[in-house]
Amino acid sequence: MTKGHEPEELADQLHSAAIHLLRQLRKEDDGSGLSAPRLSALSVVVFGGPLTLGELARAEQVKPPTMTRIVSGLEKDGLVKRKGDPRDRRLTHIEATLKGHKALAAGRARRVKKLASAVRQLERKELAELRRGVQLVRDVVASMRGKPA
Amino acid sequence: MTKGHEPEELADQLHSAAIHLLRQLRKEDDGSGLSAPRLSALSVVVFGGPLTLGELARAEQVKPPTMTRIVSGLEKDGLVKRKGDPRDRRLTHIEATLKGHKALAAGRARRVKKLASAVRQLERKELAELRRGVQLVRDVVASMRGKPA
DNA sequence: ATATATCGTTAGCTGTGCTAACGATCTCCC
DNA sequence: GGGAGATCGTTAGCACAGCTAACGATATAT
Repeated sequence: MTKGHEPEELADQLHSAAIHLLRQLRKEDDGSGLSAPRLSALSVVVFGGPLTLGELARAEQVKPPTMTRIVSGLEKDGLVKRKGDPRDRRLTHIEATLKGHKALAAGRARRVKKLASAVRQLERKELAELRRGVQLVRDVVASMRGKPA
Repeated sequence: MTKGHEPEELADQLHSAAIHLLRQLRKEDDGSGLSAPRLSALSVVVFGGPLTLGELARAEQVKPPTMTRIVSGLEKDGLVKRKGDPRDRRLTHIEATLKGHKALAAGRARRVKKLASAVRQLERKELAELRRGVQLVRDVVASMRGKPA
């Protein structure tokens, strides 16, 4: 509260905005079986090509056991496939199925639809400002990733 | 991802940024017992004065059973107190304890610390741009809240 | 050949979210 | 007054996401 322009205050507002944004978006998931983490992981697999479970876990900033279950869920729904590596049989490569590609498009559309429709209300200038803001958030998140703890 | 400047694309990036931001921040919660939802709810109680469980659930965009458990967790830690209403004994008023006020300050600080330190790296101009972006995100989220579904 | 490291999984915990069903209470209306 | 129905919070039970610890299988290095 206070004056509203210190970095802490800004950080706090960003934090709060992120929480409420995702809570709102979660409601679009009804019955689709594509929660935010699954959607996010599937997106990485679709666009990032086949990659191992460990790589996927790191990309998603999650521990391997968590990713195991996310992948299992996606596989149960036929959206990704596990493939063994003949050269190093400890590895499991994850790749998206055709159904996965389609589901990603649909799931994204569903989840992002409401958000996009709200975004579309903005003026041209606001859109540019928001775009810049999102980029800065991405930078900020990236700059946190490297830090010790 | 095509040209990267359509509203859908922006919405998608915002979505993704929010997910990764919160995942990163969650790591600051270790052992504190103050997860994002608890912190958020406590914040509403502290700044919004005493309010009923239902009001709190609505404020946090969550169903009553969910809020019951969030409040129970906070109460177990002595951060809030349930108080019956003598005039309508179905109601439960939730109010923050002194410990709750202190914990909010500390928990916020902990959770926001890393974020704020990253934010503080930004140039003056970037800071202003981010502030504007966050405000737009808040507007966007607010504009989604009213919508039917 | 043996020791060590790496990878993914399993098991088990906590926490968040939901719906359905309930008991208690209040309100409305006869 | 007294019963019908609405409202509030809780309980029970489900699915999912996150973690650590411990393991088995495999690869690598000595």
